[in-house]
Amino acid sequence: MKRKKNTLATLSQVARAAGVGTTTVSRVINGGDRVSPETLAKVNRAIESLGYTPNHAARVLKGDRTKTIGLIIPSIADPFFSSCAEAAQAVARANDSLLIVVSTGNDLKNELENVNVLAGHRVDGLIIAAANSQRQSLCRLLQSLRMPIVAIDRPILNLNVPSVVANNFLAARSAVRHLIGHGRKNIGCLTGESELFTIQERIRGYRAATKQAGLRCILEASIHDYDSAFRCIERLFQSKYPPDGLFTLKNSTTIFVFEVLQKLGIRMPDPIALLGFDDFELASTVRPSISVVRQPVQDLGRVAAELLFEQLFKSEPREGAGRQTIRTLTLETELICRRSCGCLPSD
Amino acid sequence: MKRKKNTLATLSQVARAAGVGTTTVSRVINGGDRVSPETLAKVNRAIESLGYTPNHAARVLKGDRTKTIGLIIPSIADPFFSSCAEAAQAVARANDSLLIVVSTGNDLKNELENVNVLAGHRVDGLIIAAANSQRQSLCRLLQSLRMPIVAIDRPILNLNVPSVVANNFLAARSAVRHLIGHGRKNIGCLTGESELFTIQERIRGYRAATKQAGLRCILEASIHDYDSAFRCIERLFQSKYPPDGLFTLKNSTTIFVFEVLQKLGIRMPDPIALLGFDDFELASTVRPSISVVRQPVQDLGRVAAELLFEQLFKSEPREGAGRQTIRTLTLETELICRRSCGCLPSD
DNA sequence: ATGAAAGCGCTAACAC
DNA sequence: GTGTTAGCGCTTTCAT
Repeated sequence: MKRKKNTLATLSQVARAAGVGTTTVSRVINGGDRVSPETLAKVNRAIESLGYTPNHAARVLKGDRTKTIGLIIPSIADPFFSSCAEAAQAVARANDSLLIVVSTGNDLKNELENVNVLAGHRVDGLIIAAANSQRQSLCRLLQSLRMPIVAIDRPILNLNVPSVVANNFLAARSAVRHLIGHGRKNIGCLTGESELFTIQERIRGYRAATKQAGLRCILEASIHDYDSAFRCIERLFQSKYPPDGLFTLKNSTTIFVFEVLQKLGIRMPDPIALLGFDDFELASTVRPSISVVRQPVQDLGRVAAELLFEQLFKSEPREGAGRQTIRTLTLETELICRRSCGCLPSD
Repeated sequence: MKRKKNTLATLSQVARAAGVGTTTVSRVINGGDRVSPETLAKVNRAIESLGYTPNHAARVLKGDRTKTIGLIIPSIADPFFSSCAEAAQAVARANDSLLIVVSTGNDLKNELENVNVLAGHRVDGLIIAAANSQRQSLCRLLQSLRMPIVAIDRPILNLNVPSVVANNFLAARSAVRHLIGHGRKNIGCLTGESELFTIQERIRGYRAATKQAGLRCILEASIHDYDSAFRCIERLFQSKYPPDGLFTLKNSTTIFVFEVLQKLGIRMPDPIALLGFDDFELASTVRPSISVVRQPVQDLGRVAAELLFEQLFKSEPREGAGRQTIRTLTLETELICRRSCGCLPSD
């Protein structure tokens, strides 16, 4: 009676119950090769009646794959990342693996801690959207893991890992060009947190487009809520060159700006054309419907996971292979034209 | 040179490097009690230089808690469940545990499989929003796990597990009463998938309110997309008693119905008052803004996790305790009045 | 076709 | 304070 109570059945209990050796049971739960039909039946019966499930930890301890991969993202509740996670999980499942998702709140300390937790679980590989992807501490830690890593949405520049990102630069540039094509001469670019790689790329795209067209660059990066959006837009409209077009670099900004414009009674697309980065469910439902740049969100998650498993599978014979060139997969975006940019008749 | 290449450092390697025994290292990584300062420093140096992280699997194998809990939900990408997950993860972290989220797509087979996967990982406990919470197969499986389980959003009626749910019945009843208070005499109730526990409760609430007020019961449960919503609303308006109020039981239905009403040029709140179940980010942004019943989404996840850990902590001395009465925590909802129901001036 | 036994990395008695 | 050692549940040679 020294047995820990409350504990699930073990392989050797199954073996005893079935009157066979542990090896045989092991064979059965691993496909049942080299086992006679009768033995197989016996063992299966024992497994069934004891409600046996192999202990993953013990298998892991034997040193093979853990069949577990980690995904580190800023937030699970963020639709962008949760969609990525869902897609990645599907790929993991298809590869007989479990995806463990952890969120960091864009905080470096959490990030390091989470990496360590996943390392402790000996995940086979890691997908990461790093809060600040350039931190030395993070890079060193990731490097020391010696496991396949894929960066998603935000490349890790000073580390030799492949990344999967949307083509933020091109997307932004062509979005702004689109507004220019609608005859806009004073296009403002609005956003929050401008430290993020993605946002910076979009800003770069905005700059490229306006510069090439010889337009003023009106950049406001301080929009964190409705109030800051309100103040910002008020200010813009009182300035010497009030905007006739607005390019918002992220979902929440788009929404805040839209709300403010509505509140102020400023109509879209005239006098203001609005174009947002990132699509969202109700962009087509609001009036006017909002034109957006759509990222291939699901694809980001899927491709990142696929890339990871690819590395995983070929990582065995890696001694011989020369240092792989770093791959960055850039996924193309899509411009969804609705009413707020002036493409569709204004209802 | 028999060492598996590519493998992370082990405790005994650290011990050797530091010139101490394994116990000492173990003590250090578990808080460093009963270790002299010098030894501690030595060991920590060794840990640092080897980039050592304790192998979780080995710890688990020793038989204690895995410090891991599972969350089974229909979809990670669904904002409702991802918010629950985020909140639950915070609680898990606070209890020094890892939350593993898996999604089932509301499919029983996936569900069973996922339960088995988590069982294999020997999670300490489980939070589950079951696709069909009444399935025998699921109940049997869960029962056989012998671990603390908490149901979320959808109670598991024929199993002795506590559940955390919003008060769907009361919420729906008072929502409908609210419409009645606005003078509505013909209130339609629209939804998709009516098998879900939550939806059924909401229907019950709708029935109770209309019955008590002596109103007709107009129930349409076949709205799965824009088109079905369109057909349904067209039909309702051609009927003998066209509705003057609409109560939509889930997010997507609310949105489809809103889109259709807009398309048909039917204004809100007159001639049609609209009230939806579940809040969403843009409900306040669309015109007219949509009145909704708001569930305490975060709380659901948080409370469920808290309840689970509570069970976990008191589960040791459980031989003596009589069979605990099943607890169902019912969280109250909130009616958010915007314009679509007629509460605010119609702008 | 089947089993005995070693060992994966760690913790917890139990010695010293 | 510190080290020795016996397992935890499983896979995997190596015999039979």
